[in-house]
Amino acid sequence: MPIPRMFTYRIPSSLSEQIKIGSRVIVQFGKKKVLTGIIGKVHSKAPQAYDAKPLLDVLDDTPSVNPLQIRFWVWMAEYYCCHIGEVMLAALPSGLRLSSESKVQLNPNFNPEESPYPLDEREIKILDAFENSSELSYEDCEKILGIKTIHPILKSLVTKEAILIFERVQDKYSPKVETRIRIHPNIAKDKKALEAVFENISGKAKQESILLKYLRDVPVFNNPQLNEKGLDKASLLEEGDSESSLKTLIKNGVFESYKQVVNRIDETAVTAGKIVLSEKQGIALSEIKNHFNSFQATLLHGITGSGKTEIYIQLIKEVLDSGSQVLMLLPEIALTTQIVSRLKQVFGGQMGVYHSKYSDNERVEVWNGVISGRFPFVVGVRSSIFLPFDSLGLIIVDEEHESSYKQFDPAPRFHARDAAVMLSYFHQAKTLLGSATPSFESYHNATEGGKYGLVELPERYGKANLPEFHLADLAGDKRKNLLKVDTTRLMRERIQEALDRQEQVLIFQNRRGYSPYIQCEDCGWTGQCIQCDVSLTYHQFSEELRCHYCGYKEKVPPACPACGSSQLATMGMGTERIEESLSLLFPEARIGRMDLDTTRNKYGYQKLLDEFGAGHLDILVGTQMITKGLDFGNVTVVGIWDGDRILNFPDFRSGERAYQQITQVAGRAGRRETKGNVIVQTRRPDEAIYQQVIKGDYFEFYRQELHERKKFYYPPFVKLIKITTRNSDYKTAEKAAMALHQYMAGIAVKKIVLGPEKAMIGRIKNQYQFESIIKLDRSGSSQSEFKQKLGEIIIQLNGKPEFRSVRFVVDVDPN
DNA sequence: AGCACGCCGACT
DNA sequence: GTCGGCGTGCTC
Repeated sequence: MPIPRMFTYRIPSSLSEQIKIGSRVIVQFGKKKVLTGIIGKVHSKAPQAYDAKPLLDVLDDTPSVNPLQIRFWVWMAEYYCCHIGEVMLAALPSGLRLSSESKVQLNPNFNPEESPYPLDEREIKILDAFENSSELSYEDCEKILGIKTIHPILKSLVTKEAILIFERVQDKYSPKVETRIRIHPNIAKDKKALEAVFENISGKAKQESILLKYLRDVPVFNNPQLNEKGLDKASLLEEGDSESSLKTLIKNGVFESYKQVVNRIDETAVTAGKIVLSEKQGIALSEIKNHFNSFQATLLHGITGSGKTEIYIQLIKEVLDSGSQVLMLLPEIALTTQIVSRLKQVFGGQMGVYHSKYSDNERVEVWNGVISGRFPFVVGVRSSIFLPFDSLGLIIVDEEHESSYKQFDPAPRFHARDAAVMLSYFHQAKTLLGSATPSFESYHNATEGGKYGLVELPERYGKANLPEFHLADLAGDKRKNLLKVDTTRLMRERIQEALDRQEQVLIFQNRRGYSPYIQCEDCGWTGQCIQCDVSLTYHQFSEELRCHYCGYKEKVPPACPACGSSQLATMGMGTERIEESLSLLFPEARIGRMDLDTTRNKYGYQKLLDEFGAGHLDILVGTQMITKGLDFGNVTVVGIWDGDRILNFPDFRSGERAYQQITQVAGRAGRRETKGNVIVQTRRPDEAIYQQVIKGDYFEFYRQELHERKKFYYPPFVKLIKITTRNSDYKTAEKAAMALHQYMAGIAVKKIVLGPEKAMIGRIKNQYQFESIIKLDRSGSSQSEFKQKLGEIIIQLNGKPEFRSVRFVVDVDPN
């Protein structure tokens, strides 16, 4: 529960033996709720103000959470200004949390004929429902009556002694069970019996086909032992054979079925992939190890294609051999597919994978695998820093500059890279940060800051060449009338050349949908979201206008709702529209699109990648998803549709982000022998940042940008905290934000308080929002003092009647 | 967060 | 008079 404090429970003497810090327990919380808790502390001070309730039960023999983790949670709650309950919620896979759901059952002593209480129609309806099932959930009762508020009715039934309400606690984790099919042992051993079976079913084509398929996969004749394990039912039936014909075979004693618990995570054997490091990589590796002697963290700055992965693998091997655990963080699942399969070849079954598209049960298996020692090595996304490691030796944060390491919503709003550095400190372990375009914070820490070691890897690995950059001038082409469906001549020519050579093309545009908005050409009307202050994005595919902030959608109006004109024009380019434009320009090319809309389901992403990798697509249009980790040798042209869009973000980090993003996308080109081409379409080809990206001079870019950061007090020179004040009433939100500002100004710590200002998007989901930015001195003590005071102020403000419903969202180190 | 409780408007 | 919506306070 997102509650500020820990709660004290009494330990019944019957359970006292089993109490260990980190064990899961079942407790009563509130009048009827039953929840899972984690023991955070054991003490003997009886609370004065209330009578502690007893623990109901202890769930774990060995704790699910270790003391280091609890220490880590406490640190995170303090540093990121949130409640420890919120950290716990993020940390524990929900499969480890028990749920209690209130259920209703018939009172066994109840006799409708003798009952002194009259029952109304609804009550009778509920009681009738017990004819079919012995227990009902609240939800069931809601459905039966078709109303939402069923509690008064149930309460009345309880007082009339007709029903009982009880709690059922259920462990959510369930192991995966597979149904397997094998030929009945009596027949398998006996050739004649099997022949007889064939005679019996001759003419019954469906049954015959199943039996033949089984014998094809499991040659029982040559090797009767093979029959023992049988065949997984799902794969036996996957070629369209029906379940009922199999059932008949089982009924007639030809097959038998049995159940088996299987691992969700496949365990492939270790194929000893030998890693040979180049001379440069070898030097980098020994530098890293040297730095680890004096620094807790080291930054590996290696350009795309310089072979960081091989260095990681070598290092991971060494740490695992020394008996310690290793965690490797990747920014997104997107990246994991290619790197993970690479790592799997080397580490096989001792490697666990953890990411957001895993189901709860799969997560629990990884969690337990870490505790049991089955997975000494885990690769995962940011949430894997919460896994129950007890002796980490190394944490690797790949692509450490990636903004997806920062959790934005809900709390805890932590940065996985920074948290990883802290976690490895708790474990007395080392952290390796890797990136082609390091974040300013990390680079600063590794240079002037003197906190991290720094290892540079400035050359591409093997024969791979650096791509060649070209700026395509959108404005110039427009003047000379060279634009065709918003494409510059240079872009068209390069794409055509690649297609002629049977090579592949990637096009990047950081905007999904068809076009960012539609506008009436007569009166200037644009579609706005009814709940947020943003314009609606036009999605051609579904003929809808959608809000990317709250998910609101509506059908495209046939005419302008304001003036009735039919001249509605689509403005700007999204991935959908680019896909369409390209198919007009290159009608013979096979074009794919990769964005949130085409990769929603679990395998959508993988399917597109496989298709592209197999060469079934010539051009792939996509959002940021395509910028990360894709390594396809046949891609020789990378187009950045609108370079200015990346640059124009109103934020102190826009330059850094643009440099990173363009470099990252460009890195997808020419990963093998062929030289790649990168075309950036822009209206401002003179912009300095383009020149710096082209030269690949990260240091020069860093130096100039850093100068600006220093001048205007931005990270890495100060710590930022952003506070968003949110309320459904504009005036209240504004007043609360002002009040907060006043209070914060009164805190006696060296800082600058900016704002409050109306947020860039002033309203989301009908909540008005204001933002304040605090720039804090970097020293640790003043930081924690400020955060503590801030917490008190927020509690105080929420205590005032007029601000009771105001939400204050604190974001430490915002992106 | 999630739930019970209490207040109040709308409708029978 | 009651149903059902919505705001508030509390959870060891």
